[in-house]
Amino acid sequence: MLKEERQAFIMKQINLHNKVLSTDISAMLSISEDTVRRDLKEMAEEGKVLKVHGGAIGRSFHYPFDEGNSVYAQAAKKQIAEKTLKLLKNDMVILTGGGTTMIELAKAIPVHLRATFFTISPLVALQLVEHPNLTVITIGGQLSRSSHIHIGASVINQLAEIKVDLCLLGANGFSIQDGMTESDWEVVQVKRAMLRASKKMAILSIAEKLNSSQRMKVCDLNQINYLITELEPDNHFLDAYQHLDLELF
Amino acid sequence: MLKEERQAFIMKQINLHNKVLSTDISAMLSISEDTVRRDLKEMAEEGKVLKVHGGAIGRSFHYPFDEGNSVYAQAAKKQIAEKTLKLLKNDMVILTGGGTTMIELAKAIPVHLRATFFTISPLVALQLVEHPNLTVITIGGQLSRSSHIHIGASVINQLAEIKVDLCLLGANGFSIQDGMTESDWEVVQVKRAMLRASKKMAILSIAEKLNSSQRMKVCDLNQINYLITELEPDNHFLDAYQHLDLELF
DNA sequence: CATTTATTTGCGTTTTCATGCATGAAAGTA
DNA sequence: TACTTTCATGCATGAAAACGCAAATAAATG
Repeated sequence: MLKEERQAFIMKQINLHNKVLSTDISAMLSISEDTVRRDLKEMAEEGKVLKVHGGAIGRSFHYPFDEGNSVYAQAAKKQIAEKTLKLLKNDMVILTGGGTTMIELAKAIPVHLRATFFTISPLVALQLVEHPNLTVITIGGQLSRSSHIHIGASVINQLAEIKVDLCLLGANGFSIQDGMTESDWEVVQVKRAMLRASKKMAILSIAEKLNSSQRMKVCDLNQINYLITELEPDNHFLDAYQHLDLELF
Repeated sequence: MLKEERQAFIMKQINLHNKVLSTDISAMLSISEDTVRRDLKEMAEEGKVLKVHGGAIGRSFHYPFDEGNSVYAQAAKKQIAEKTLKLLKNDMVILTGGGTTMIELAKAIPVHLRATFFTISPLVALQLVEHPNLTVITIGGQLSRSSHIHIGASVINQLAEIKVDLCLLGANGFSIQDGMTESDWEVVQVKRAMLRASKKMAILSIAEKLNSSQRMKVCDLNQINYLITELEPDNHFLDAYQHLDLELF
């Protein structure tokens, strides 16, 4: 068997599965692992594949972190932000959580919107305050190292004293069975308090997070009024959410 | 399963949920926790994640700030920050204002310092929370567009309920005749409340601001315990402040 | 065609790597 | 403080890689 044939075969496997194991190729083509390794080495030197211990992975195999410092799935989050704008009206009082999606929303808000924003996220607050017609109020408290939002009893207390028109939250886990879920107990408490402080609740989440669950429950889906993803509302991926008592965007 | 696959999986989980537990990954992929821990360690060393006890968190939105941006008189402010460190002891409770000098201080704090920081500045809070041994509490309220600190009645109320060891403030105007002065009425109120909430008061100011006055008075100089500038304490420029009841740094 | 030369392949050996387990230390929690 | 969970470390084991060498194959040359 010719070398080029072999390498073409390997390439095909990589394109198909994004990776190959040296042992598998060896078995499939009945050649020694050495030969496979030599092939992979050659292909790696030509930049066709990325050799790793045990085999190789395709060059197209993008690590989720290859984007460096940029935000994961930022395009989708920008889309979500755009859709969310439809919910925002002048003179509304709005409460927001934190997270990268919310930051994108804060950036996307049109300059002419006149509204009051409460937020538990210092980053969102700083982004919002760049808009001339917004009143921005930070709900202060202990700043969580992991999520960069304010948590703790004082946050709960402050939230108990307000009632806003709309609450915008990112989701950590979101599924039909378990409702909205979180991995951090403190965050659960805060989100529940936010829920109580709001007339309407909107969840902003990339579709990838749907149908995933975390350890602790925040609320049932029937407490959610709007679900905003980057997908079209009639996308089949969202079928399971269609018949629920929530509006899809 | 290839190591790279595993790490990509972990990274994806972190991107989606901002946080992973070693035990969860171990269960999901049916591998030992040791392997997960080694992966996380490796990824942490490459700067892809931030390792915490029990798992890891994402690093996606740490430092959205001016890295290398032009801060006026930054060198001087760094000097001031360094000097201020002498005042900070373990287990202190400290209250800080905002401003670029305070940001420099927040950056300069040594990692081993264990203390509680209250702050009215979201930017300072975000900077402080990067330090593993600090508890950071934001005094929330309306976010001022011009100064990026929290102002208003709620801030005053919250400040009335605490008593801290040391208050660190930047100065707007500072002179023998007029004491500490400010140009913004709201900020004056907040600073006064901060004064009341603190046992000791330190002013951080570049020498350039000394001997200047603003329209509104915050307090007399005798209420100030420490004055920290980039100059040596025996610099002749500071002569006028030598005989006062405040310590120069 | 025969012979030389270069390339490729397989095999055995030695190194390196990946992984899990055991132990004691460290950190977090009640 | 005592208790539990998590971490770090060394070690053992098995898998994979690198290396050298020799056989096999292909290519080149007279």
